[in-house]
Amino acid sequence: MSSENPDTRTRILQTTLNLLENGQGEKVRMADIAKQAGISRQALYLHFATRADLLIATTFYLDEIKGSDARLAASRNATSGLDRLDAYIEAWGSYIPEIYGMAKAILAMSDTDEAAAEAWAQRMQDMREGCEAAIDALQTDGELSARHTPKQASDLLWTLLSVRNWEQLTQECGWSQEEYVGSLKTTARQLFTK
Amino acid sequence: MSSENPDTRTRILQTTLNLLENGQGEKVRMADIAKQAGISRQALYLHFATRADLLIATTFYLDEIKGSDARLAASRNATSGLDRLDAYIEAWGSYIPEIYGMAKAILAMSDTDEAAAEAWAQRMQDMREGCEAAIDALQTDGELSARHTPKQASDLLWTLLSVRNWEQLTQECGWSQEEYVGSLKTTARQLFTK
DNA sequence: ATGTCAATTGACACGGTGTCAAGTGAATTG
DNA sequence: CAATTCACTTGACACCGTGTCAATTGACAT
Repeated sequence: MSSENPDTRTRILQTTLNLLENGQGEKVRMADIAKQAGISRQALYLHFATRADLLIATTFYLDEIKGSDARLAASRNATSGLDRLDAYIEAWGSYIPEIYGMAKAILAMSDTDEAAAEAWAQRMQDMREGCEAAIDALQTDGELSARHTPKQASDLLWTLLSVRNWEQLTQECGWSQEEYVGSLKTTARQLFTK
Repeated sequence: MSSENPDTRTRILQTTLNLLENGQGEKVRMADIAKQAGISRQALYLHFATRADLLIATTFYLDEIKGSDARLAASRNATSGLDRLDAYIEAWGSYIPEIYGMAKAILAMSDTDEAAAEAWAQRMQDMREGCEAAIDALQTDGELSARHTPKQASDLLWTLLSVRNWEQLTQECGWSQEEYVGSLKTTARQLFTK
C-alpha cells in the first residue's frame, strides 16, 4: 500500500491537500478527490484503504512539504528559555494556518472515526513535546513562574495553542494572524514567567 | 411542531439527554432515541423535523432543567469585578461537565450540519456575553489590566473557557474538576487584572 | 506469448437520515 | 351514535457517502 506508483499516490495526496485548503468548509468526499486527481474513485481505494487512511497520509505529506520539523526545531536553538517560548509560539502559531484545512477535516472525522482520532492525537502529542520542552527550558533558566508545576504549565500552554483556539480567535473573533501570535506570546509570558 | 403532545415530546427530550449523557462516546442515532423513548422512529419525526432540530431542542430543555440561567446570573450579584470574574468562571466551569455529553454531540454535528453549527454558535454567544460582562465589571472597577483592550480580554476569556478546552484539560490532561476551576480562576486573574 | 500491474467500469451492500402512504385506536364533537 | 381528528404505528423506499467485488483493458517486462 505504500509505494506502488509514487506518481499517482503523491498526485492524490497533493489534490487532497488542495481540496482541503481551498474548498473552504466544503466537505471533501472521496469522489471529489478522485475526480480532481483525474482517476476513478475506486483507484483511490487501491492506494488508501479508507478515507481516514488517506487523510492521515495527507498530514504526513503536508509536514514533509512544509518542512514542519525544521521550523519547529528552530525554536530549540533559542538561547534563553524566554526566547525559546516565544520562538515556539511563533513557529507553531504560524504553522497552524497552513495546516488548518487538513486539521479541520481530520478533527471532523475524529468525532466518529477512531483511526482519525488516534492519528490526530498522535500529532498533537508531538506538538505537546514542544510545549514541554519550552516550559522545561524556562525552568532550567529559573524563569518558570512558581504558580504552576511544569506539568500544569505544559498542559495549559498546550491547550492554549490548540488549533481550535486559533480557529476561534481568528475566525470567530476576527483576530489577524499577527494579533494572534502577538497576543499568545504575551499571554504565555504572563502566565508562565516570573 | 412545538406543542402537540407535551408528554411524548418531553419524554423524547429526556431520553435524548440520558442517552447523550450516559452513552459515553457512543453515537446516538434517531433509532436509538426512539427505541429508548418507547416510540417508533417515525414518531420522532412527528415532533422534530431533523436530528439537528432535536439536538437543539434538547439543549434548551437541558438549560431549563439545570437552571443554567439562574446559576450564571448569580455571578452578576458579585460586588467587586474581581469576585464577579471568579464567580462566573466557577458557575460556567461547573456547568460544563453537566452539558458535556450534549455539547459533544452537537459539536460533532457542527462540522457537517449547518443548523447544528448555528445553534451551538448561538449558545456560545450567550456564554460570551457573560465573559464580556465580567470583563466590563473589571474595567469599571479600574482593575482591568492595561495589557488588553476589553474586546481582546473578552475574546481571550471566552476562548479560554471553551468546552473543548475543558475537555482537553480534564479528559486528556487528567485534571480534576477542582483543578480545572481553580487553575482557570488564577489564570484569568493573572491575565486580566492588574 | 505470458504475466504482472495500475487503473477502469459497473454493480452492489451497508448504515443512517429523512419521506411517504396507509392504517389503527382512542378521545372529541356533531 | 357516527364522524372526525389526532398521535402514533408499520413498512417500504429514496438518498448519500463509504467501502467491496468482479471482470476488463492496456502498457510494459521477460
